[in-house]
Amino acid sequence: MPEIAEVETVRNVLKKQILNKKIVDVDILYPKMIESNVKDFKKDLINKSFIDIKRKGKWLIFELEDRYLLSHLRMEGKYFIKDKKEAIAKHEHIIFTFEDEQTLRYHDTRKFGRMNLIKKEDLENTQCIKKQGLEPLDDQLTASYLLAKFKNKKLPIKTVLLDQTIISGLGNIYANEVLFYAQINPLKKALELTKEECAKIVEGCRQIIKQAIEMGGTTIKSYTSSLGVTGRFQQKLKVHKKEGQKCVKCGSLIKKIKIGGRSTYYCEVCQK
DNA sequence: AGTGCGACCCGAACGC
DNA sequence: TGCGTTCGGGTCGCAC
Repeated sequence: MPEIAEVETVRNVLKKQILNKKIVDVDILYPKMIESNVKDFKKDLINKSFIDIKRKGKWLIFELEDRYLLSHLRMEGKYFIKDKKEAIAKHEHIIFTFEDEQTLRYHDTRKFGRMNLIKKEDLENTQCIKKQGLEPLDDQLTASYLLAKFKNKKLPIKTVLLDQTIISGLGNIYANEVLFYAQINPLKKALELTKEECAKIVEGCRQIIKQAIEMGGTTIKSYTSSLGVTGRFQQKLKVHKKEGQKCVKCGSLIKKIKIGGRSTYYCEVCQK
């Protein structure tokens, strides 16, 4: 399940592979994942090339000469580079062919990922990009910012950390880890957090996301980024998927509960 | 406006 | 073994 660190890893790997090569064909095997007009999608990409790859939260932003291709991997989306001659594998839904006979293939077992091709000038007005909050590593992400955002949020802090309009890019894994770092109970209402606790969350986001990006992300279940790069951050996880195991701090057993329908892992002794 | 929840998907895990 | 059922997870859209 790719979160910000995985998306950043995919971005870095793909940048080395596909920039400035002319796209000569686009195969759309699962049209439903294209949010923009499907016919225009192919027409507008052919004879263009990706000149840069950016990222906003969990959205990958492929820059072309006159458009942006927005791509969200959701839980299981992956990109692979393969030779044009290789047979189409199961779950490959979109295939971009370059003039050098290499292909970029979007693979997604659950078909949850989405792509959207937009005009360059529309980027800031496109809903999915516009509403993203601050990145975990943004200097503007401060305790005061969080305190203000949490002011009238009665929901559990765990749920609020997943709200992309506040912090952009945190998913379930890192939300669990950040709350353990900050020693905050995931069920605590966001509006009850003190400024000190908000400061801990900011610190936790920075530490954890920075380290996760350095380590190439977290490989959980089926997720590996493109080209066989395997995230190693899972070795650093302290609570996520650790139910029944001993807390690294106090030795009591990690609990698993549901908050807002999402699996939440925490130490009820350390996270009061 | 804030909140809660089903829908979208399909492979894995589970139950019998 | 084999079948049917349940679960999960990011985001959207609808209902309250």
